[in-house]
Amino acid sequence: MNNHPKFADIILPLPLAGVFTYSIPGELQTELAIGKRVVVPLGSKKMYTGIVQSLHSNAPDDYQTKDILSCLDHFPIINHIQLKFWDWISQYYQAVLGDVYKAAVPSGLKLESQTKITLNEAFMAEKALSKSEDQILDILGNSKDVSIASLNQATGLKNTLPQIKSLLEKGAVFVEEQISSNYKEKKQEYVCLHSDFSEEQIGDILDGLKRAKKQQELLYSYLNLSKHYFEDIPEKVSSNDLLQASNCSRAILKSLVEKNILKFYFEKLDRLDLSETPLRGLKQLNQHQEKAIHEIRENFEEQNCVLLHGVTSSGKTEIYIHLIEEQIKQGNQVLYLLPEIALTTQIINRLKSVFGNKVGVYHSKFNDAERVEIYNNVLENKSDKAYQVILGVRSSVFLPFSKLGLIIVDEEHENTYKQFDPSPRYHARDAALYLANLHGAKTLLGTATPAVESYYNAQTGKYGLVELFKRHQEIEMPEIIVADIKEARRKKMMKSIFSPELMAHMTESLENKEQIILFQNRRGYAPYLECKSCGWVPHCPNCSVSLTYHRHNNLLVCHYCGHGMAPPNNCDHCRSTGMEDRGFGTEKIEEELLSYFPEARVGRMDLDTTRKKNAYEKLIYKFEKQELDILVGTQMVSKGLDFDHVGLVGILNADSMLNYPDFRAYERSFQMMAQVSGRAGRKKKRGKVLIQTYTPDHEIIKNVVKNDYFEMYSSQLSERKEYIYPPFYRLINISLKHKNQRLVNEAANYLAQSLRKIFGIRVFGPQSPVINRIQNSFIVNILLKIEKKSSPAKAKWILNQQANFLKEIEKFKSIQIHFDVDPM
DNA sequence: GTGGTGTTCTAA
DNA sequence: TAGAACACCACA
Repeated sequence: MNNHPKFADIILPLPLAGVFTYSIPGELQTELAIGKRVVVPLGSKKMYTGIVQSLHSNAPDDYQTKDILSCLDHFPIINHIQLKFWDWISQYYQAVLGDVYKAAVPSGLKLESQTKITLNEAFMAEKALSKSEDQILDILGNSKDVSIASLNQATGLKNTLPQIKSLLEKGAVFVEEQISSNYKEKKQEYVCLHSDFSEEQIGDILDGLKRAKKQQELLYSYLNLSKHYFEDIPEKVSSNDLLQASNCSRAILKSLVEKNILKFYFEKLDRLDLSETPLRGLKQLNQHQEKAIHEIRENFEEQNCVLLHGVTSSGKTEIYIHLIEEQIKQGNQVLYLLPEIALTTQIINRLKSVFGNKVGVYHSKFNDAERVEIYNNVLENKSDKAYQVILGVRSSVFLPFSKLGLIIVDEEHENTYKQFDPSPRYHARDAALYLANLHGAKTLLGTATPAVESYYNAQTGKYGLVELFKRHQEIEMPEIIVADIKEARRKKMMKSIFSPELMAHMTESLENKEQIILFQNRRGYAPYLECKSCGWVPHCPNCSVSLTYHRHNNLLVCHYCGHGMAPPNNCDHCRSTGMEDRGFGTEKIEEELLSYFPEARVGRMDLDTTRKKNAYEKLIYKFEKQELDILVGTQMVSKGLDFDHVGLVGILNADSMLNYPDFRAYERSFQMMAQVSGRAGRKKKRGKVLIQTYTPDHEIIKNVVKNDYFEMYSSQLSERKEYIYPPFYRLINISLKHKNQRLVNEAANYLAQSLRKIFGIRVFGPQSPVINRIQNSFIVNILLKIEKKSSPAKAKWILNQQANFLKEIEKFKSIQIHFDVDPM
């Protein structure tokens, strides 16, 4: 007997509660360790890559364990801090561990299982085989191993499993579960001289190529590019570069290789750009920044988290850079969180110019191979080529940091930090605070318009607070003009969606060669189509929303489930042919602009135009280089972008944000308008912001005009207190889902009632959300508001218990229930 | 019976 | 989550 652990608890990438216990075969006993990946069988044929969560020797008594098949790692790929972090996420946000694992690890590290079948060459049939069995053997005879999926395809049968099973029993074939990795290193092909020719020899070779002019040329280009006889170590020449420089085809290069004059070699290529950028040192901070950074340092002595409230263009990034520099010097890692990929473009350049290849970027537009590379880089944390600074979106909190010193959460008020679908529904800002805690690191939240919750935490001393109200480089705060579109409509002075004020300012800006940003929070062409005679509006067949018309592909699209259909020629109701588009999406605004300002160069930035990997960068680059005069966009344009030549910002419809039925609608409208306004302004001239609204007297609009964050904050705070909302209460949304509307309502009523018996008036609802049907399932919500000081863990425990009670009732057992902790 | 389809259960 | 098991129905 040895005292190696006999069993391992494994986290599987499935939405299942808990871990699964497997037995450890002898040969793996010394190899296994917590945090390593293992391959385990589940069910009759599936295999998964799981993570070892713990090792022990307690045999489970109610089931037979299966063996772990293999261990994939020499070193753990998940460290202890991460496992603790996963636990916290799973507890706090009520997600199963498997979901956390799926979210945390790039899928290239979670290998895929594929069953492969091989022919048994020695097999002799005793009895006649069936037709399809023969067919399968034929196919296997031709190729070495074939997956079941491709067998199905080749035979034209829907499912070859029964045949394979019978062939297996007869001993005709073998099944081999093969784990294949999706991740392949990218290799670059290089060219060099076949052997160390002396200068004389190379002269002879060139002479010998007299009759092959192209080959001679190519060799000359190679010698030029590599500087072979000029430098001690010749430069690396990739085949691509060589072919381009010499303007030759690959065939010519190949013939030189065949003549043993040149040869190919390969090198692993880091997908991530590690090229040295010229380092530009730190910029000198101005006195206000200097004061702020001093205060931040002071606050960090006592506090783990500091909120930096600095107006737009106050130079927060420069402060971050100075703080990052300090951490790097101490050999610590830094995580710099941004709300979305969009923002990385501008900031990455600034960070790279200071920290060069110590900066890594992590976001969802990277393909999986790139993500694996970053993950491994952070994991290995090799002193010479490690990314010490990671710039990333919310999922970067899951990277395998070992020595975090500082987390910066930029634009901390952004709601894109909250993940909604799929689970885990975590908030990256709040998760970052916990993560920092685990590492003993500090957290800096930065924004021009703090979330009410964060500012409250700062006011009550939970966070340190540092404020910075001076814009750098003498940029003045913009002038904000409110245009009353109700009045303009009445007087029939609107030009489509543009008020006379906006038209006038746009004309002026274009004449002055100043750029314009127009903001409309609605993508597509028209929010909906409407029948002129009866008012019928086409709706999504799966969800309870109207379909948005997209002109460029002439489709009606559902923005919830992605359902698309051709717009109907006739009204479904009255059969009349008068379908008309209503409202304005970014696409239509772009079109209207061109009719009013035919010379203007207009660009559009929304989900539809930035789907491709570099589309966003290209748009921003074009706008920066003033190749565009007007940029129309959704909220994407509001987020922390800095342009130097924007004279005018137009908010086309402020009311759509204000009227949104959510307790955060006012706060968010203020943040949005204040952020968009921040884009206006140039070095020497005061920028203008024009807000179009039906309600010019609205308090939030007034707050925006006065740029008065505090008034917005205090009025919101008292409202939150009165109507029991965060930051005074913690919210948990319980969402019930089912295809049958009657049933889901009944279940929700039942659950709400039983919750009321425990939580009393803290239970709200059940309530149907505005969009109460998504992908054919009806949704009902129950909202639980619990006091900040009471234990959230206990409340969640009771919630789970009650949800389980509900599921025990026969008719309710197919109801789907999920929790959203701190919903947005 | 049998084949097709939809629903529920279970995995270690 | 995916597959296996089951339940149900229509049809011969």
